[in-house]
Amino acid sequence: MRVLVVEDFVVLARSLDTGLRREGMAVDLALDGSEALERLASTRYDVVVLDRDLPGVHGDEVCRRIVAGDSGSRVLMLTAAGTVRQRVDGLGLGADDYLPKPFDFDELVARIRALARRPSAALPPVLECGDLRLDPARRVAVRGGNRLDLSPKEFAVLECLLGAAGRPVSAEDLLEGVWDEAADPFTTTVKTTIRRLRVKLGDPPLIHTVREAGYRIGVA
Amino acid sequence: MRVLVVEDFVVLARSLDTGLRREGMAVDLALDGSEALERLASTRYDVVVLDRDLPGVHGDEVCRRIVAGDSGSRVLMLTAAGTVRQRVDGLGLGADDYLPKPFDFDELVARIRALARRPSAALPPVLECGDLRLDPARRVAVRGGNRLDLSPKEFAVLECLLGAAGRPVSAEDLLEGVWDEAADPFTTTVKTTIRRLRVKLGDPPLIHTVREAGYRIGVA
DNA sequence: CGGCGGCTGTCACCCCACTGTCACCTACGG
DNA sequence: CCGTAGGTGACAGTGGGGTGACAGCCGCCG
Repeated sequence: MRVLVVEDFVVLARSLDTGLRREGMAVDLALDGSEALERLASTRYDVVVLDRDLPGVHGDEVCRRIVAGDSGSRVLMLTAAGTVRQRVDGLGLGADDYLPKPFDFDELVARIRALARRPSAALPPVLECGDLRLDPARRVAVRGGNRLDLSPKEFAVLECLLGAAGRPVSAEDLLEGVWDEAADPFTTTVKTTIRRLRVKLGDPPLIHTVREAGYRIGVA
Repeated sequence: MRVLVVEDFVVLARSLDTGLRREGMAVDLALDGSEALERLASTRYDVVVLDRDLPGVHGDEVCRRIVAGDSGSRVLMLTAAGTVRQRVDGLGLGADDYLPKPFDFDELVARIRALARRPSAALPPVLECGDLRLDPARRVAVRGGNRLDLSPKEFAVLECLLGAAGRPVSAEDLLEGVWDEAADPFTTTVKTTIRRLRVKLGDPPLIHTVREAGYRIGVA
């Protein structure tokens, strides 16, 4: 199991290094954000243990890039002050788990193991079309390396379209699949959601209209 | 499994050729982009292994055309420098997978197999005639590598004609099949739709008139 | 508690692709 | 040479779909 530890506080970094090695993991160290990104570009890691407060490139940014880069690595965030609020923030960035400092070393090990056991979400790139990738499990959508900020409904609609793999999906199908069964057949909400999605997806357009048949996702 | 290898470096091309044949694949070679496009026009391949740096027509361009051509082939791009960024670029063109040189031959084989296993979204091209292909499920019509932009009625009429497999279809049949039953028997709309279809299909003509009997689709 | 901001859904409105009709032309067959 | 079937070009109405603005809802935060 390959683990990358990103931690600027040298004492803690070294102790994690030796501790995790003793647990049988292959550990690399990065002392700041840019070093972390370098290593990530050349090596595959199962888990990245990421301090949130980093000099230079901030931990949040590193996390964003890891998720966007689709390397398949799981991210475990370490943070100083551990309010629930921040925990949510961290997960919102695409981190897979979150551990407030100070933490118990055994707990860290347990969580790393748990993450590594997870069916590596990125191995089958889940759903993709052109440069758009979407991970339903993590609720993360990325286009061209940039994380998309989608609302729940938008995400669900996009998931439906991608699931159809190039076949057009009618407004009725979307209503049924995304909204609950009590769907007003005359609602215009699908139109609107599609429009908002198109704006967020940007250029070149990926969602195409098939008159009388619905919407189809595809590069051309 | 049919594989097309597009690679200008002859030594590598030959070695891929023999190696993949040994794995039980049917392999064709193309030494540059234009040769690749020629072969793709005449033969269906499950997977195209495509070197990105090609003399003449660049690999990116070939990739674009394959995707646009809707042949159902999967594309595996080979490239020299393999940063994450470029990987994204490659996928953005519609490639299905990406392998940086130098690569391990076994990995190449594994990836080709994985691609071929994917539910090739276009597996049943369903209806075709000459260089015209029409996929009712995806609502896509392609002629000679170019997507056709058909209106719903035009698409439906074409579907009817192709379904008849070369037998002539009368205007009455079309009225019944495409328009709903409340069809004015004296309408001239079929004539018009056929005309518009002919224009969009281009040359050589595929829709032929059988006097007193209707319209027939066929290469001759 | 009250204001704020994001998410949803509705509405009114616009636009143009699609469709059908008509008047006219052409081609073919007898 | 005529009659009829089919082809052509132009035109108008329609409705499917896009757009922008707005209002209710809710969670968050001061």
